[in-house]
Amino acid sequence: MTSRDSGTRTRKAPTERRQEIVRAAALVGLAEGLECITLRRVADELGVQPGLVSHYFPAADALVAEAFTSATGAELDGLLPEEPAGPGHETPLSTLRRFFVLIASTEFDNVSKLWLNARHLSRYRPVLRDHVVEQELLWCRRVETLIAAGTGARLFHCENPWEAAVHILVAIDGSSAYINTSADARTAPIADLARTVAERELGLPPDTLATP
Amino acid sequence: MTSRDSGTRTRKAPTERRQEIVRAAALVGLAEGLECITLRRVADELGVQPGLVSHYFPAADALVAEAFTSATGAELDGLLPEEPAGPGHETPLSTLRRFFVLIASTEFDNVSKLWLNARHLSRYRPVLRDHVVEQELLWCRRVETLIAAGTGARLFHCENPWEAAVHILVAIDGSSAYINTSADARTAPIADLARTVAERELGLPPDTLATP
DNA sequence: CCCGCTATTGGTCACCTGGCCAATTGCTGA
DNA sequence: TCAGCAATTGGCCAGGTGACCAATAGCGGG
Repeated sequence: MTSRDSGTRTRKAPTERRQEIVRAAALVGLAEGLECITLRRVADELGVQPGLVSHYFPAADALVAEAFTSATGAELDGLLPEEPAGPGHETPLSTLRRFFVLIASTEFDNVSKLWLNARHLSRYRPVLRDHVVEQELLWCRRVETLIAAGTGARLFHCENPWEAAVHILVAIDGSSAYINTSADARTAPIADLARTVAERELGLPPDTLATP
Repeated sequence: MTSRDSGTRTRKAPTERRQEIVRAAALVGLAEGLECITLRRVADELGVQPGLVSHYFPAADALVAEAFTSATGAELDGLLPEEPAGPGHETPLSTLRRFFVLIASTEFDNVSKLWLNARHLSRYRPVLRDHVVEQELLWCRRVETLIAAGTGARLFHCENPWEAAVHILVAIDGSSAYINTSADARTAPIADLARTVAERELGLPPDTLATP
């Protein structure tokens, strides 16, 4: 409910408050869109005055950009953990399988919308643009690393992991481009497109990466 | 210069004036983005009062939607003419080659931006959404028809023209998703991706659809 | 313990948007 | 020709935005 707490003025450590603001902005951006990240909206979310947000982010552009990075960064860590580090044995194949399961779930819809949102808004906001480019490279590198690991372990074959990663991400981004406009006639042929592309790029038999 | 013509009040036939407004709006949307299509902006473009635009389009949403349809419709006719009808002999193969040449040129960049723009904005504007869905289906059907024609003429082979059309368009839309955020490291692997996908979908040898 | 630094308030400002409307003026059909 | 209708004007409004700033109040260091 984001209680109003009218009158109570709580003072927090700058770094903590700043992080709090970015997080709130990221949630707004993820749920309602990046253009809904306004000083007043974020302030309301935190039960705080707009001037405070303005104090930490003199230019609203910077807040939008940081919110985007925060949201997509967290999402990427959930999809493809940097350190396999998991307790159970995790192979690049199983990681890849989980990846495609996750991006196919409806939970990923908001993330698709966010990417679409950010890529368009980058046309007008240079600061956001830089963050988007950075995240695009980050996602791509993460996929590339995974492919390289799988290739090294002879789990599949791939001449050029970077190129394969780019191709897979194009398939994903292409498929999710219709997230706001999906027409029934197109959904079927698109459903497993990204996974299929991945299997071809990695020389895997069809459905190898499908959910078991 | 869009001269002001202050004072001169020219009265035009409603349908003509309406078309004029949509065209001006389409140009603004194509060049600067759909969110720049405002009553005042379009009115300025025509050297006319905002109230006039407001008169023909009581809701600004409708103008934006029609402007989008106008722009993409004209573009599609330029890329894939409905009637081959050309003077010289035009085969589905040559039409396809020209298509990939055109969408690879920088002239197509604004169209890519427009699609990205519209797909995002559809999240908030139902009227625009309907128009975008309609145009997506239109583009897809046009490609499907071309594939069916080529298959019928034994120029190439394709089990399911609709599915192939969808896949090709996903490749195109995926590639152009980065139009506002392109990073050098990604451009190379993406350059000919859509064309390559098309060649595979149609069972054509590599580079068959490349520019001669 | 209390003083000073600064996080936070609460308001103002100019700007832009879409929607609205009465008045005016140009065209057209009778 | 001329009356009437509709196209067009030119202004208004409320609501939302980012940016800015003086005053206040909480907290940590002396």
